Amino acid sequence: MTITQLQYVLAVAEHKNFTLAAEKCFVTQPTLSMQIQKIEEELNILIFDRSKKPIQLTDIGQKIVNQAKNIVNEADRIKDIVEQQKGFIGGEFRLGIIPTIMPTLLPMFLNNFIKKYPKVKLLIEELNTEEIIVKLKNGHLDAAIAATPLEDEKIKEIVLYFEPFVAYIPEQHAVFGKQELEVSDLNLNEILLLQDGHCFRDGILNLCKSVSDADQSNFQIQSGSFETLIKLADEGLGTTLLPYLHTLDLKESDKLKLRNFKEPKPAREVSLIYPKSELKMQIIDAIRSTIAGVVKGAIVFQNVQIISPLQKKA
Amino acid sequence: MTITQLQYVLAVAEHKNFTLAAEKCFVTQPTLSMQIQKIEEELNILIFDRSKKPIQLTDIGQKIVNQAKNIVNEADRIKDIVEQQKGFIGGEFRLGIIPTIMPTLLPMFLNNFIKKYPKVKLLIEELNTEEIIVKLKNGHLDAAIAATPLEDEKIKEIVLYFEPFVAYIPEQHAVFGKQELEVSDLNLNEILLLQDGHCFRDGILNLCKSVSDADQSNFQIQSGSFETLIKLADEGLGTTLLPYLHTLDLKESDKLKLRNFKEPKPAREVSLIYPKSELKMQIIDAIRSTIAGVVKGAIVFQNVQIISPLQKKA
DNA sequence: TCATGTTGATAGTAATTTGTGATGCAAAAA
DNA sequence: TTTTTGCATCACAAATTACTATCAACATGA
Repeated sequence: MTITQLQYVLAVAEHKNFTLAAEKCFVTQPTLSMQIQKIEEELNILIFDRSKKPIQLTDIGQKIVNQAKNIVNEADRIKDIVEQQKGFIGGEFRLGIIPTIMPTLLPMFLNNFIKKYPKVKLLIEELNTEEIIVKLKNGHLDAAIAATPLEDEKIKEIVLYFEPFVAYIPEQHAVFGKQELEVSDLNLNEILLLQDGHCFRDGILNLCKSVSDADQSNFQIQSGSFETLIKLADEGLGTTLLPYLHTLDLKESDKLKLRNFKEPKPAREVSLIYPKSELKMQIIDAIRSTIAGVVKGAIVFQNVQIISPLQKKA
Repeated sequence: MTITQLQYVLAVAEHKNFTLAAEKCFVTQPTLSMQIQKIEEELNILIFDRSKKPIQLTDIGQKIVNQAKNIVNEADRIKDIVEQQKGFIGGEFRLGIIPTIMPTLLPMFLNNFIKKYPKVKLLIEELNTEEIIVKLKNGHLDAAIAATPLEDEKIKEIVLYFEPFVAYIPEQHAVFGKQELEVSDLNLNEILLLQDGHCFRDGILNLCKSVSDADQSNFQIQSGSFETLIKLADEGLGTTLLPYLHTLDLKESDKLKLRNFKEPKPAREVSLIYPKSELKMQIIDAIRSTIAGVVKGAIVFQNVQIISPLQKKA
């Protein structure tokens, strides 16, 4: 016996009509017929007298319906209890975010979060990965969002999503005509990258190194924001790479210059990280679930190849 | 959210141990782990704090558990309501049974039925099919058990089970050596049959007629009970056919003389029949479900060929 | 500090359940 | 009578649930 079946019984009891009840339950009429037959069989009784028009409850059916109302109401109350409790999750919570994730992810989830958990005071800091690790360990942060894996003994990671890299190719560039790029189409020397210390840049460096051991000493430009990189690329100073979520905000005219990589696409793994002590675990989980809900639609899970921020040490 | 999931939550809350709780629920531990993760995800909260040893309820988990107890208890009460109501099903009920079904089916289900429905006074009559049809129509019977299909406008049929025929071959007989019989191995002239009017006999006649149009006028013996037929067969007077359920009660020494037919086995369809007016439908359904429960183990559904009592008119 | 035992999580797969669209069939309505 | 309404049934698809095998984290005692 399932709660769903009881809801179906209540719907038929209310509408005295299977077809109409099925609509109200957002299923088809055969589904309702079969589920109600199933519960009747399990209980070994007839709940409805189908020989009457319109359909009638049997004597025992009426008693079942009364009890079913109880059960369904009590079940619904579980959700109320949870909602009420969520309002009670509160206190300060310090969350670090790396710069290349901050501008795209934060606006997507912040609104949802503060609506669901009004008692939590989120203190958000933009920090690079090294700073985050230090602050997590000394307790100045409760959790953070960063590219992973980090493989740090003291820190736990929950993967939030995988974000592919998309190439931004100015119109005058040689590979602009290609619809899909290979990793080998990239030439390290002409890629515009963010300033050192941003883990995203570390990832890119590895991406290229793995293809050709090009001259690393000769970067033409380094900048602090993707917007600058895009403008520089448009000026003919090279190409650049953007994380997928960032490309969603581009102007339509700029979107034409985006090129996807063939699968497995290079991608970064973005995780929620926190000390193993697991303080404020309820809030951490609240953040995780809120982001999961928001990102689900934006990121399609694809065949990706993770660019690890770790490899910079190699 | 399902009732099962809530039961799993209660089990873990009680035992503070997934493995043990899984045993108590008669499922494996991964099943429990996953179902509890699922409900936690659906509610977007953590019910258990797995970082503690032994496992602890979270604050909200405790509230969920309290409410889950309500729901599960209320759900269990549905079964009580049904049981109580069954005790209230009462009154007289006249049930006709044809002679070839009476001795085997009745002892199997009568005990179960009177235990479940103590308020019903069953009045059982052994009658042949024609008598049953008349009495159903004139209201002297509420329902009956007979071989079907009858194809009578005024009478409804619910199939209870299909019962194969088994041949009883005395040791000295020619086909005794065969392990499985073809229908064509039967010789109408040497088969011992019940006296005319028993629908079972009608079925047998058709079974043979369909193979060879043997001389119908020359039956050597007709008797009122299978026991007599068996004894006569053992005396070398011929072979006979027994309905499957009847063969279960034979002595081991006699069981050695049974021979199954190859599939599709000849069989009869046994149904619960009642007037279309559907009076006392609750009791009719109670009988149906009781017999279904009892017969399930005894009759394996096989590839069968139905011998219809109708064909006697052909 | 190193095997070892517990205990919960995960992955991959099998079994079961639930749902669907097409169709049947009986009773009511036109 | 014909048409319409309304539930049941069938065959198949999708989703769910459970299982086996295995892993990882942690605790325990040598």
